[in-house]
Amino acid sequence: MMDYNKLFAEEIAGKLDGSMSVESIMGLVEKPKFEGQGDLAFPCFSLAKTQGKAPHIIAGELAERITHPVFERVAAAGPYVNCFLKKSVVSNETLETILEVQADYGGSNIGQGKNITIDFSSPNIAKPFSMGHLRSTVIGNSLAKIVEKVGYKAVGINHLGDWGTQFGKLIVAYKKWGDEAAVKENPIPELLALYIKFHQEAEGDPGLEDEARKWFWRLENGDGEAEKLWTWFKEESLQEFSKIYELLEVDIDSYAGEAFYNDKMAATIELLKTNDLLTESQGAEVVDLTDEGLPPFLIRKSDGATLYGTRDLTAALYRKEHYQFAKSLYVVGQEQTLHFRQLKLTLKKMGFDWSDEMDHISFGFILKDGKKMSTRKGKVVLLDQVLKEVIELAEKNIEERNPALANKAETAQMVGVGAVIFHDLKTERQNNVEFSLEAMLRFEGVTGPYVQYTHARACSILRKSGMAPDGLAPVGLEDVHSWEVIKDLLAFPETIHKSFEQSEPSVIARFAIELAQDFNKYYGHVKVLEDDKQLEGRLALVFAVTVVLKESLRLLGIHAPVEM
RNA sequence: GCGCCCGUAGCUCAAUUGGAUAGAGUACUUGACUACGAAUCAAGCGGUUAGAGGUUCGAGUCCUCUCGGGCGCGCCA
Repeated sequence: MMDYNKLFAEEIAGKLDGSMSVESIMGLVEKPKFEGQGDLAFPCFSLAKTQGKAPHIIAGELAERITHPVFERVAAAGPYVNCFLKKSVVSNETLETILEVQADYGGSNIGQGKNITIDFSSPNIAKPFSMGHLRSTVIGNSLAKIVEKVGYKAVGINHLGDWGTQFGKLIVAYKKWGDEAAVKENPIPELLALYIKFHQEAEGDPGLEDEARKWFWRLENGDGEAEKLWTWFKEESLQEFSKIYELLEVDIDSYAGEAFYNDKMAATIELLKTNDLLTESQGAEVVDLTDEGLPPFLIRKSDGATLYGTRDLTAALYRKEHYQFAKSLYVVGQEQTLHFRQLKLTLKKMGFDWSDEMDHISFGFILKDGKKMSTRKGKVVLLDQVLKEVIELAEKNIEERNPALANKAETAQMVGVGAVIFHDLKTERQNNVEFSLEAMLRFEGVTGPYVQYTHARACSILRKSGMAPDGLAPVGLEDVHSWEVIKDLLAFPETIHKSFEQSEPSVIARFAIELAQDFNKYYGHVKVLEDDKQLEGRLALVFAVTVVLKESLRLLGIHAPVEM
């Protein structure tokens, strides 16, 4: 398919006697902001300096000289050269391409099959799956699909929080106040209650913290009782988590969590030593980073026990060796920004330049009453409750609107889960979001169900038409409403590229909304199933919309039911 | 105290990364189902982009300061 941006840039470059490259012009070409200003625009400000003329004069001269069969007309508007594409030609080319490649539309092979590891989800054992973990999970899951769309192989790694002093705390709490039957009956809530109680009690009794450290030390040194409890807590937790992953349909390639690196950390510490990077500080062993203006990176506690930094360091080395990643993404909350800077710098100091390819994909907090939620204080919202509620609402809606639907339960799940995922992915990762159940239960406006509904409606038209989508041929649509849709479809490949470059699923979410909005406008203004000469062309457009909406949702990790 | 992030319509968010007249959704007020699915569409209302300076052809976007919010800062992850 033709790249119209490039074509426009080439035409401009041809009139500039090589004073600007096609690439640099392409970087300046933009989409006009307002209606009636055409489809592509080139601002002439940067030429004003080199040519010594006013931008609007340059624009006028350029506009006059550019002609091309695919351009309806080229006109200057102030300092801009605006280009109007020939709608019938462009709509034909766009639709032909989508009809031909279908779900592959928008893909590329810039990854050339190389690996990208994605560290995501990573819930903590013995703690509930919170809304915060949901963010990491859905962002990571979507990034995995986006990365594959551009030709990489995604390796999803669930870096389980299954090690650390918290287990010392949990063991102490369990031994003091725990009840085996109660934990078996209701594992996560019971363990959470113990964890919270520990922190409450520890406020008045600092000795508890020492006890917890001691128990973690024992765990690290192979104490039988400690290991037995740890294994038990872990198994119970994983069972709970797997239910959520199943519901969200999240694919994870590796569950190598923190504990996985227990027997590999000694080598890391040796490596640090041979590089002469370890220094002693207040009884602990650290990597000094003061020359970089950062606080020291803690490798070993004064009691000899390791820290999560030690494990992350080891994990990075393991992943590089094991997966030969081209990039390594960490979908982790922004409160760990410092930690990842330290981690990367330490690797760099060790001589591993590939640390440049490690990216901390940070994201904002889910706030409750303007504050970060804290497991320790019991301030968490549990994901499974939210999912349950939103699926029930979807079911209710279906019952009211489409009672004859065949697979109501499945569809309700797709819609409910879709609403939750979309709500999370529609805004930029970095934004903090105030938790709002009400917002997640909304199915109108900028929501997942809105996109799904649009898709279902389009599918319904295709069904009623009785025509096979494969045999459709475009007819050169050029009305204003279809044109808006065509331009959206045309923008899909660059949208995917942008979301990949920025590791930003919200770019695709907003694209899906815009396409859905423009299609709904089209739907409201144009009767598709009118038996005239353009029927087949309109159906081709409708079909292309279903393809691209479905693919957009897929990249976000959301299903597109044909009926709902 | 030091460092990082943020402040746009009543609310939730955009703004082609420095470009034309700051746009959507929601809420509110109207209109459209004997209509290809009303989870929709159409129209109206809503703004000194927290505030003050500065940089230049041009600033919501960049630099400085002030105010307000969030998060980090060695034995938690």
